[in-house]
Amino acid sequence: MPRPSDNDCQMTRQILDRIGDKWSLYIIATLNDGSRRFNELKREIEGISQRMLTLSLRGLERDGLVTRTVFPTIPPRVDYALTPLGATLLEPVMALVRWAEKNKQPIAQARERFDEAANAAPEPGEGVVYRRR
Amino acid sequence: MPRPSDNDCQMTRQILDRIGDKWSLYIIATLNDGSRRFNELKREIEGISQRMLTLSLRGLERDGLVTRTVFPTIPPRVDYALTPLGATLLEPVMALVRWAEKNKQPIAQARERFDEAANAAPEPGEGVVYRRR
DNA sequence: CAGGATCCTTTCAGATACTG
DNA sequence: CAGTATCTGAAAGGATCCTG
Repeated sequence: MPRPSDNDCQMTRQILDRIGDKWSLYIIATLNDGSRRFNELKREIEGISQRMLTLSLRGLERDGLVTRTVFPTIPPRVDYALTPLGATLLEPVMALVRWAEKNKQPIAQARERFDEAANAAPEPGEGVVYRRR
Repeated sequence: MPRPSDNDCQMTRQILDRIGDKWSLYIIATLNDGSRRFNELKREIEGISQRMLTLSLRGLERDGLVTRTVFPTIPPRVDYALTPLGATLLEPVMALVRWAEKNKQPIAQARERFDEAANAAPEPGEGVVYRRR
C-alpha cells in the first residue's frame, strides 16, 4: 500500500475518507435500490440531519458517484441516483461489510476483554489500582 | 446493507469507523510486513504524531486486530504485530484500495468539472455571479 | 420540497512537557 | 524507549431559522 507521503496515495486517501465518513455509505446503499428524492433519503437514513445529507450528497456528486437531477416544478423536485461508477463502488464496500459482520463476534469479545483488563488491572505489589480514573 | 438504526449494524459501523480513520489502515499495512516497535512505526508512517500512533494502536489492540508485547527490559521494548484476525482484514481493504486506485482518474475529472461549474455558473439574466464567495 | 445561512456545542488532533 | 497528561486551535456536526 502506498504511504501517506506518496502523491499517488492522496486520491486513494480521499476516496477512503469519503466512504469512511459517517453517512456516504448509507446513501450509496440506499440509492442502490433506485433513485430517491431528498426527503426520501432523509426519511430512510435514520438519524441523518438535513445539513449532513446535503453535504454528503454534494461530496458524492462532486466525485461523480451520484447524479443530481432537478425538475423545475413547483414544488421543486430533486432526484438523486447512483452513477455507473458509484454502483461499482458497492462491491468492494460490501466485501468489507461482510468481513465486519462475519468477525463482529470475536471483535466484540476482544473489546470486552480489553476493557475489563484496563479497568481491573492490579499494579503488582500495590494492591488494586484502577486505570482510566 | 443494514441501516444505522439496526442494532446489528452498530458493530459494522464501528469497524468501518476504525478502518476509515486516518491512520489505522497504514498501521495495519505496515505491520503486514512483520512486527514493529513503537518508534519503528512512528518513523515508517510519515506524518503521524506520537499521540495518534498511541491512540490508533490502542484501538486496534482493543478490537483484537493487533497484539502488544512488552519486554520488561531497560530501555523498554514493545512489539506490535497483526493478529490472525487483523491479517484477514487486509484482503477486503485492499479490494477497496484497488477500486480507488483504478478509478481515481474519473473521480479527479468529476471533481474538476464540478468545481468549475460551481465557480463559474452564470445566473440566468443576471450576468456572471460567482458562487461560494 | 429542497435546501442555504447561522449559531453553537462537541470532538479531534497537534504541540509540548513530563515519566518509569 | 515508549509512552501519559495537558492545553489549545481547528474542524465536525446538530439545531434552528429562513427562502424560492
